[in-house]
Amino acid sequence: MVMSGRDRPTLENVAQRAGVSRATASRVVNGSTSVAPHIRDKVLNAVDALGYVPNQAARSLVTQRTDSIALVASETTSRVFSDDPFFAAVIRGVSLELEAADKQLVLMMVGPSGPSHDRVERYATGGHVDGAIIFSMHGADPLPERLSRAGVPVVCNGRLLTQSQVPYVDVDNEDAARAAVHHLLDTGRRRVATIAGPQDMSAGIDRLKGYRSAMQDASRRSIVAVGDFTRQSGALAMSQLLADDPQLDAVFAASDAMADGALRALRQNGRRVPDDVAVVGFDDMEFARDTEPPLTTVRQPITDIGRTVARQVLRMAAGEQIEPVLLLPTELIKRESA
Amino acid sequence: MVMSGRDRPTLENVAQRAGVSRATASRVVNGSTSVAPHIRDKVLNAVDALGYVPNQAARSLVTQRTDSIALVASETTSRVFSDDPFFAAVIRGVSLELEAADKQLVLMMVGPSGPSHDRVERYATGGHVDGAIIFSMHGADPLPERLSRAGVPVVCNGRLLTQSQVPYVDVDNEDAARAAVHHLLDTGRRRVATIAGPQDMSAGIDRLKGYRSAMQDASRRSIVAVGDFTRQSGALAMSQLLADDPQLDAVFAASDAMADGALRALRQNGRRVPDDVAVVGFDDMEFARDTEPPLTTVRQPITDIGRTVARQVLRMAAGEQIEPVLLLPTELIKRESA
DNA sequence: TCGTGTCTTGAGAGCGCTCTCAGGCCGATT
DNA sequence: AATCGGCCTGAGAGCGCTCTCAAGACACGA
Repeated sequence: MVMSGRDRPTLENVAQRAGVSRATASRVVNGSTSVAPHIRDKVLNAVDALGYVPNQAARSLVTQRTDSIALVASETTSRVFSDDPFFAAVIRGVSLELEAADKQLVLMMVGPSGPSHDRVERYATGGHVDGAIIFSMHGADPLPERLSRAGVPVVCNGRLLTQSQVPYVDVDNEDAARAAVHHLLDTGRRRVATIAGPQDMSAGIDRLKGYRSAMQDASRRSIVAVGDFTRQSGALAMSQLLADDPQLDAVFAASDAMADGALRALRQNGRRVPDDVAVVGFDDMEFARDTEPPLTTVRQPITDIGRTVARQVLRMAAGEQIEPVLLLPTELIKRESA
Repeated sequence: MVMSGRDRPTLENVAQRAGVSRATASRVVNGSTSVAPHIRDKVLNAVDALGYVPNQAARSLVTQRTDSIALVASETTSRVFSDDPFFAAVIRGVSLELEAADKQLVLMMVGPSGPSHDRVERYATGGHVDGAIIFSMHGADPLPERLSRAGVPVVCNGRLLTQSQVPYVDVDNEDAARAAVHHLLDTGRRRVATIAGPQDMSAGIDRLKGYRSAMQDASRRSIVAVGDFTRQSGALAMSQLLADDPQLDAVFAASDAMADGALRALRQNGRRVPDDVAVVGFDDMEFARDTEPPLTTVRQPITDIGRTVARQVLRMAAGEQIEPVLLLPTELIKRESA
């Protein structure tokens, strides 16, 4: 057993050194206003001198709060561990917001199901965290609903595929996709294909829906291939599309990574971008500026999504009522690929 | 104040329902052997029936352990939030290992210095975690040493630039770089340049050192540009190198992302790879297979590094003596770019 | 002078758990 | 038959903190 930290000063020590009661010391440490200035100073000095840091466990025990929020990510999600920095950007936003609120971020990876799934559920419902953020869920994952039902404040990133009251933060994927496709049509493209995202995730489903609706509005036939948000799948899907319809003159990819893969496939098939085929991506990741040619894409504020989702769960944990759905704005960034 | 979880069953409730004392219930829950089988069963039934989950705060308070490990990452590190999935892969490894040990992962981002730096230090030394993993530190960061001195078990990913006893896990960057350069020289390349990583990080420094040493062994002059591990910096550095020495016929980039940027710059400058210029990267990220042409690169086992560093910190926290330096093997993956 | 109200401080209970220690039981040894 | 030793169980202290409640101090108006 490690003894390090065993001899950390307690509030009792601080109180003693400052010549006050433990209660008063506690008040100062927690920023209560009703403490005489000279006493407050004495306590603060003692805190400084002893290097006192409150024991979180003891505090949690009585306050019933843990000051930490779980961030649950599906380990198998391609976005999380592919060459897509989506994951990192979301975490960054969450982290920034939690830090500002002095909360801790407990990261939990969860496999497709099985033991780690239960583990997360037990942990979160076990009162170890004040709330949970769930992102990149696949299919009809029951976790959000279960946690929510167990009284844990939960906010998701992305619409749930189950009908459920769990609040979420997202962009309007359908609308954004529609805008992207309209841009292609407006610039004279006739045969617009799409490389859709995985159809067990709301982002994949809704972007495809937006594509379809825009195509329908323009009385055009849909040309669809499905990928999983990764570069490789994008390249593969692009090849399929070219085989299906060699005449296509535009493609909307549901992620920048897939768009990048598509660019490669197009190049290998001797198509020039944007001359022969226009390409629009989705995300506006950093590398979108550096593809050949630079990628026209739908920007979504990924870090902001992280911040917002964190803010919402904090509000929920504080007992506030929050908006069940919060959609952040997207923007079509026009570069050279379309 | 949220009341959720307020009425969670306590050990007392379990004990009562099972008709035993709290002490015995505790023994069962913690897997003590000296409990009669029929009593153990009664307790387990009660646990099940009530859905009992131990209160971590209460447990920590007495055991002085928190069962959680901090993962500290420098927020500004380009590797963490660029298009480089390095971050995600390390986290994945750490997460896998901690999960197996039933520990929690507390993620902390730290800015270049200032308040968030102090916050991490206070938090970690404040007994909130049983240990800390620090990775991607820049320059002579005092954090590892400080935490270590405060009695917190610390393991770093990557050699420290300060002289310090803090143990670390890494690959032999210098040696790996040397191998990469030797491969280029062995295949007949004469003018081998390098795109080095940031010179305030050990990975950047050591890989450059390896390059230099290999070049020296072959009595060749070094041709060096420095990047920051990102694609953009790689492209920029490549352009500089081409300007410096239009005759160069090979380049060793200290990361795959930079190598990818270099490939683009080479293409834009009309150089064929590998015919005119051979390119070797470092990391073997997933996308290295899909570059044009596929990238020859030094594979380092990133997820394994995460696992190992986690394992080490757990052993340290358990009071074991651990190896101060642990180097994992690398391997040169030959594809088409060199 | 006394009562009333306001504000600051201290005493102490108790959050849920672990762990020591002592007591009780039972079989084995003398 | 008496004693010993080993094993299991329960009682209870205490981890460090917050927060309620009451007491003390003081000012003010009656």
